[in-house]
Amino acid sequence: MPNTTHNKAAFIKDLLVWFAQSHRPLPWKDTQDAYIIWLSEIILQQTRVEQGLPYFERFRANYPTVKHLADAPEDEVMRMWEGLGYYSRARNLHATAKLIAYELNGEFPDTFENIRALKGVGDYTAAAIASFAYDLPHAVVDGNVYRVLSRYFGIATPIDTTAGKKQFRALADELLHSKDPATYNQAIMDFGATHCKPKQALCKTCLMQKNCAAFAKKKVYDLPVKSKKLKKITRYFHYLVINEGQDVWLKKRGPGDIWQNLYDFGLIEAPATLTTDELQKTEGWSALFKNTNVDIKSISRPFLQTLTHRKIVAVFIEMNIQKSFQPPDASYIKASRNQLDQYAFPRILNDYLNDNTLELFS
DNA sequence: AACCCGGGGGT
DNA sequence: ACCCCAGGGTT
Repeated sequence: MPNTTHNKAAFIKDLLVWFAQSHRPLPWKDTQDAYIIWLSEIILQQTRVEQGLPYFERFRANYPTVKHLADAPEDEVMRMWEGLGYYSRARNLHATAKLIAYELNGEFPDTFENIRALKGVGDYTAAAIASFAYDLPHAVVDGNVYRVLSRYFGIATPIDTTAGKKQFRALADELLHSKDPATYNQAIMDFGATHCKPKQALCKTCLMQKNCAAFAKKKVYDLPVKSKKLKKITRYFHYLVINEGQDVWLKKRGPGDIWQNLYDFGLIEAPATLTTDELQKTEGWSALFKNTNVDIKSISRPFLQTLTHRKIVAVFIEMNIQKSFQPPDASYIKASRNQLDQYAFPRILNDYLNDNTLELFS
């Protein structure tokens, strides 16, 4: 690794100059309310600012204090999070709000260690809250920081390894402007997000260009380095849309799989898409409809959803049932078909429910 | 260390 | 089709 001692002071100086001229106003930057800062940081995990912004405004308006959030019903919180993804964030947010409101006397933790101990708060989020809410000297290391530092200092260590994380963490700690850690943290993330972008980096107009190792070696788009590639597995879902008069049976999803605490329908998963004949021979089918007569109305086209490391293929089998359905466990609930907006669904269910070419629940 | 957890937007 | 996003948790 090249000796970068000289460049470190220039990096900090130029970064703060850039920030003073070019930072973007964000609605969670006008406060030092730790609750509001925490809320914004959880929403922004693996989420673009533009995507998270309306969710932030909605949460802040509905839950202006941590107690409002703590006292909200879980289904309501999940519904407000619907569509944002990574739903463990919403579950941890709600659990942590209860903890703060009722175990910590409504007072948000004010040390790095105590913030870091909260559910859903890792190294990045703890450093962000500690610096933004309390001016504590902790450097953030997020995707922006990896990109900016790897390029400027020409570091090709893969960022998704233990050694890489350690190296970038150490550099970030060295660079932290301890007099004003909040401004420094905000500056490096803003710079990465709007100037030193993954693609179409604005090198041409960059005042850091003169000292940027990647620019000098024409390696801007080779950094940062990631070593791991993920494999995508396809899963085949067969959703059983069980209608009983004006009601339809929903199922609350449990732990150990995607979409925990969201709602869907009775589900039979198979290694491939099955015909209705094949479906009725599965164990899942007989377990669900032991002594019940089922009248299959129709089977939908395949709906597709791509997740980070899964591809979901789902077909929806609409059926009427004569006698009352006997659910095998308490995760099944009967819901009125015109009150489905009370439930948070995965995107692929909303795609199905909102497909006007289908005749649902006829 | 490897894997899991979403959905949107850009290229 | 692939990458990235103000990452964190579990095994």
